[in-house]
Amino acid sequence: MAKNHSKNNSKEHTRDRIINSAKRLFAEQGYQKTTIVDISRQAGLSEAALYDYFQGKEDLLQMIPDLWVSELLRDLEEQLFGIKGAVNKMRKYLWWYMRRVEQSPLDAKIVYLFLKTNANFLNTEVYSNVKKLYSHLVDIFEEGRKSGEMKPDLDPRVARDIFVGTMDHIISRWLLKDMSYSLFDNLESIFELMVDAFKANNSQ
Amino acid sequence: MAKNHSKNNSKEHTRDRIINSAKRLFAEQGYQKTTIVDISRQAGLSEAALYDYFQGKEDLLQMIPDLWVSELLRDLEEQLFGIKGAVNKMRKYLWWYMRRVEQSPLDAKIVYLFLKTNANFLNTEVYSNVKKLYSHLVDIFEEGRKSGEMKPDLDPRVARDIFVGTMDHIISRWLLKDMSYSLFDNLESIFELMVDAFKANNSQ
DNA sequence: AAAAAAACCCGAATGTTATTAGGAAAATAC
DNA sequence: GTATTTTCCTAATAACATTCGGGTTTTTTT
Repeated sequence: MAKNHSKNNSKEHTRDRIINSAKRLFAEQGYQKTTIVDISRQAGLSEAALYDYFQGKEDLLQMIPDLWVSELLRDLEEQLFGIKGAVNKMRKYLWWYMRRVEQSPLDAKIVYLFLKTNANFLNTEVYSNVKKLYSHLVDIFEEGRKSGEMKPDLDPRVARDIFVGTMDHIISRWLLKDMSYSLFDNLESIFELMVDAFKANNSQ
Repeated sequence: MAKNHSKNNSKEHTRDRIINSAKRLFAEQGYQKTTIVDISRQAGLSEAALYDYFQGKEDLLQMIPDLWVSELLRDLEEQLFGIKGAVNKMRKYLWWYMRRVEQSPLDAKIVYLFLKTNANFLNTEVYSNVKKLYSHLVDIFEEGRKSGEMKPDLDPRVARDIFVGTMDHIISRWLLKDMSYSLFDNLESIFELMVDAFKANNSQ
């Protein structure tokens, strides 16, 4: 059971080579325009060999976001640890996520542009992990409401919709425009406006 | 020049039949899983005949949003006509757009789920029309800033990002969840929060 | 209303691509 | 050093988009 070591390593190596080739090609040319031949050539294999590692093209596509998003989820808890206050957590969340997208534009491109098209996205590992990523936000807004930092009647799910929607929109455009500018342009003022929307109104 | 009448009509009829078949099938099964045979069968034609009306599958996909979005654009100006005040216009915009999506869920599904995947989306008629739809929002926020209804330092493009992002996010989820609830749930509170983000702060 | 032109339509190729079959070669186990 | 498993490849197979070449019907012309 705990035996094959170098074998596993080399296998992992080939698997990774395939995934990375696919990632680059999908992100560059899109899912449809990328052929299995393209991917296997790039990975230094025959087409047939690829099918020993993956069930098919769709499986391969799914694999990329699977890995990325579950890594994100692991990292998030780490990042929020020790931060005090809902607004501070919200800020950290935004900057953290933007940086992660900036660091993995290929993964992001596949998630944002090619994933939703695949029919049963809702029954996916990715979707369930994305929901978990979002649920942290709901917790943050709920905390803010309870602590008095944010509006007493703030609906945390509505706040999440605004936050996530804005974030996703900015990211989608950035990806479509081929990452030709910084994701962090205007981020500060976007953040401030969202805080204004959510925070307790001391005056009225 | 001004002759063929019944001819044009019947041709338009077949064209429309193809477009509507494609629309239904794309929205139901997705772009990839829908075959040309599916579409032409549904429209009562052979595959080959379909190519007399459209250049190919991608062209057919493009056609659907083309028609819908340019119709939207025409309607929008009508709808905003005579409304006074930036907040009122913003409200009208939101409710109008949501209703249009609710009324044409198939078009919306194709626009939101299958369009961005096609590589050169940026050079599309649709994209240019979507930009025009958005630019009306920028105008509205600019007006609000100038009139003092909204923050004096409000960046209209940032406000647009929040507005559009939130709207698109809500619509995307609704479409993914197969329109199983009302698009207008929570819309009022979403609107109020966004107004809070943009409006002039009389107190501070 | 016959001839010509145009519009509309189809069966049968063609070429591309994902996927599978069946087995060779290399590594590993015993 | 033989048996077994892993890794890989060449050669089918099958689904599909698209094109060819030519029909049939409808419209226009005269």
